[in-house]
Amino acid sequence: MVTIIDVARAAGVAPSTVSYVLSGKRSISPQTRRVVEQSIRKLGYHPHAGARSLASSRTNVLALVAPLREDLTVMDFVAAVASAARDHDQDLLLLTKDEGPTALRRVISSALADALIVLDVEAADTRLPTLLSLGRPVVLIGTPSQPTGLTSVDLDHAAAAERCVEHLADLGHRSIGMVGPAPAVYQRGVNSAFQFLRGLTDSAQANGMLFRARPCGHNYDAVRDCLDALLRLEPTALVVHNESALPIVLAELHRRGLRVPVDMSVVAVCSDTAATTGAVPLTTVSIPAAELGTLAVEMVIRQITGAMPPETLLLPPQLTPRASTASRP
Amino acid sequence: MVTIIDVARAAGVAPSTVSYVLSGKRSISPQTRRVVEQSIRKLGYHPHAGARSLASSRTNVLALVAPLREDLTVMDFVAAVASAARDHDQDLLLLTKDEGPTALRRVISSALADALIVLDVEAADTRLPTLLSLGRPVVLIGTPSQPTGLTSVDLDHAAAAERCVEHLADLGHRSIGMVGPAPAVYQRGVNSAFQFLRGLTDSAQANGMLFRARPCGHNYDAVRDCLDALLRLEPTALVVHNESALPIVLAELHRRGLRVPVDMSVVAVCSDTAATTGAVPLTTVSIPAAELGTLAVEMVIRQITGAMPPETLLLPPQLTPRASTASRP
DNA sequence: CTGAAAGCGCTTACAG
DNA sequence: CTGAAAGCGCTTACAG
Repeated sequence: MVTIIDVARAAGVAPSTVSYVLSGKRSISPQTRRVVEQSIRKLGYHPHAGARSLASSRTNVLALVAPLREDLTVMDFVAAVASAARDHDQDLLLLTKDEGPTALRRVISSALADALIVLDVEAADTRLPTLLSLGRPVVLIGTPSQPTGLTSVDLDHAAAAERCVEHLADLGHRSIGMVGPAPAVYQRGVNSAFQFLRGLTDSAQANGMLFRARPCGHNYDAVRDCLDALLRLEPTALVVHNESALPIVLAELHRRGLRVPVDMSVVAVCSDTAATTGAVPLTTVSIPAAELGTLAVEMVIRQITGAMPPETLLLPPQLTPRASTASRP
Repeated sequence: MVTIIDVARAAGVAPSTVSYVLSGKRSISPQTRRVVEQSIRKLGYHPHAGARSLASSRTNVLALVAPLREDLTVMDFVAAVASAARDHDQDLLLLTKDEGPTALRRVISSALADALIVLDVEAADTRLPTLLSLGRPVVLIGTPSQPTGLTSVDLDHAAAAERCVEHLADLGHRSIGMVGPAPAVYQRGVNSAFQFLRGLTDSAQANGMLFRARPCGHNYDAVRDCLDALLRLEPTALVVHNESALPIVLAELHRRGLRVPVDMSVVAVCSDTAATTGAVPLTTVSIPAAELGTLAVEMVIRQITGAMPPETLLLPPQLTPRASTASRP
């Protein structure tokens, strides 16, 4: 293995000088810098991460705690965080959600990572107390129920729901149905689900609309039952807050002879990919996974480099009108 | 931070004894073990990963190089590798495919990880020479074109294709079409795509069947064009080797009034989740992501703990008949 | 069965 | 602008 001593010898300087060239923590004469950098390149030197972390108590590793289920949105988040981490010269340690609080403590206590980014935070997340007690930089993607003393970023789900209703109200719709997340999502206490539902309920009421919502599993039978229930109100528009069920919903509407958007307008909350994949491009409020992931990394790094007070950042929703919504039939 | 010295002091033993209790590398008297383990628990001691790696030249970290695109199968692989890694007390560093060969070298040279697991290996993958030159444990998930001197695991895609054809032949089908992966997949030189196509072509021919294959993007227009082309041969069965296009294909068949399986049998290569999500449960050859991920971790760990000659492992395909295939109409 | 000590490869005050 | 040296927290021969 090539060490800093090898580089120093090759460059005719002290090891500490090589270290300072690498870290930029003190000024180096141009010549010295040149010859050191040359040696580094020639020898293919890479500082030993463990030695560095031991000496500096910094790992330059971020730990991402992700729920590894089959879900395109999760993938989007992971990709966004990975790419943002790299932009900040950080490596990424991947933990799964089911490893629980112990794993979080272990990773921090054993100095495997400097900070944590936690996806899929639930209303009364059992990991919250642990996270707080770590006294380390943490950013949550998602919103816990009450202020926790931890920094978090999320889409403003209530506002997202409002935007959906406003859009449909503008088009003259008076009765709307909502295909919600799976029952399990509500049971897990995913706050965004409640906030979205609340936002939808409130603004439907404010707009004097008929409104009914149903949770919906992502398999055919669940979708059929859900639509059976919703269609009883004879809605002219559907808000789908369930990306996995989305293709099934569209297929089932089709099967029932309901044309989108002629007979039924559809607004979906999903990734842009899912929105533009089917026969009819969908009007959506998209989940800004890339933006949220990038933000999370930036906030956690700001915490690493200097203490920051905890803050909660809610991104305003963006509704993109596409072909799946039209004026009330 | 709690160090091994704190634990040793609390337990009234030497630091080395604590180390040996932890590693099990020499026999310890039951009393000593007990008191040390108590101190460890009481103090909440976690060995410093960097110090450990520096002293032992082992990190207990595996690096996973994954293509972070929106793809459920990729998610399955990542989840499987993460879970298997944890079962072997290894942590997981996540690298993205687009970081290229330099990142691989960096991660190994800087002792951030002991070994690499590489997903989505292509026929003439530019990372192969780097990977080989690392002289470190590496397991590829996927198959490079020619023996590379590296260990790899994959589904036997040619055999998978054969199984599809046999199944359809048994049902009396004489003309089949294949909805292939996106053109980009062939352009990237993903070997499994070629092997599957070759397997399908060969065994269709061997069975005296009419056969036509088309690559297919995963958006509505691409699927429509693809089906237009395929249906000209009046196939009675379709093999879909494109999980992302699958829901669109099914929707489009429906739109054309082709009932599955009455008018058209469908065999898909996809995850079991995707198979059982729609109105008609699909006959599939499933991609054994969990099994491949677990195997990859086991093989790489066997390489870490003792030199292993490179080997190539191809898992036999498993066809699960469901409701989407029936006898020729 | 256990301890004392060298050494892993860095960073960073300290000194000039 | 640069160097010599202590120290980070472990593991592992060496010794008994």
